[in-house]
Amino acid sequence: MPCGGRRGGGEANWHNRFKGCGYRWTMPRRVIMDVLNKTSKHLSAEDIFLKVHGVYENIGLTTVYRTLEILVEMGMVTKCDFGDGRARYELSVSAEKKHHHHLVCTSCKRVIEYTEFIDEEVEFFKRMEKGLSKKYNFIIKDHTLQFCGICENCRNKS
Amino acid sequence: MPCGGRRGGGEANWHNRFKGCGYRWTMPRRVIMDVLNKTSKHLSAEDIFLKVHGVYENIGLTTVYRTLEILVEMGMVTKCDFGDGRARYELSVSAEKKHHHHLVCTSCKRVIEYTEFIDEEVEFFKRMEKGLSKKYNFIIKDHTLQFCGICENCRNKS
DNA sequence: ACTAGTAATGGAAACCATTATCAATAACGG
DNA sequence: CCGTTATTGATAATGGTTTCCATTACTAGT
Repeated sequence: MPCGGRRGGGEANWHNRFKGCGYRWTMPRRVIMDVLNKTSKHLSAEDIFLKVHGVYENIGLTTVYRTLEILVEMGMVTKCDFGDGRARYELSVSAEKKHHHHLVCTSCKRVIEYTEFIDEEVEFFKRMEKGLSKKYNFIIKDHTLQFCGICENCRNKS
Repeated sequence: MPCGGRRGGGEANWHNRFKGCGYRWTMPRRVIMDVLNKTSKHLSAEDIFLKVHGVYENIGLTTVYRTLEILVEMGMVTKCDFGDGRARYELSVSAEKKHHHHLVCTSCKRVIEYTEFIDEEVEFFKRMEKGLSKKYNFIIKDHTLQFCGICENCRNKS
């Protein structure tokens, strides 16, 4: 995250974040942000590409990838790997989205978001990050936690 | 993990794990297990392929991938994604390997293993898993925790 | 041991998400 | 409004991982 700035949604603020990092606020970027903000799903680059097309006809898949890369670098988007061979993206912070983690079914690839234990967890991780950061002289920017296993549906099938 | 069985290293035990899951205990699998057991690094499929060649000439990359897939499914190997575009593998349990997690440098992709806070963490996760498992009727088999950021070297460079 | 049945193997080709290339275009400060 | 320069998008290339399929080698039953 090479640049700070206030967090939160809203187009004006996104604009500022981009500008603050030396990036231009272009139509494709605007539309991509809008798509990300309007969904609560974990979209792949292609998902986003397709959704964006409904709003703005002439946009390339390449631009989607490039914009996502920037967003991840700025810390505005989280890139996830659920083991289905493609990366998935979600807005890190949005009006409706709390800090959460994932349960991933290794059989059907379904993803469940949960927010249980989050308060305890945040406190625990804060402590960990402090300790690790000091010991390894490492600047911690983010963490990933996910549980994998078998979901209800798949369990009942077999 | 479709099959249980006693954990721990040793060729006899690996043999039993394979047999117990209905798999044959073949030369390529034996050599791959040996390579995994002798390293403490996070090897890519190609790394393993190359190392295996030193011991057993005629082995295909395909076989390496297939064996790793089985090992992951059996829970004997952990597949990691450190964001460098290829999967990395490590034995989940070995004589020298403790339960641990990773710090990943997003700049140089270096990976630091740490075991700090593990006791607290194991206890915390056990509680979480119990709660989540019950609420979502989800069989939790494994978890992934990793912190990403900037390592000491990369911080000093810029 | 021998043999049939079946899993496992490996080389080559296919797959497919992601990146690089590059000429055309659009944002933005002055 | 203009010139500079980042951004864009179509296409081609990349490269890790899978699929295919004929051959090989375990394994259980005799």
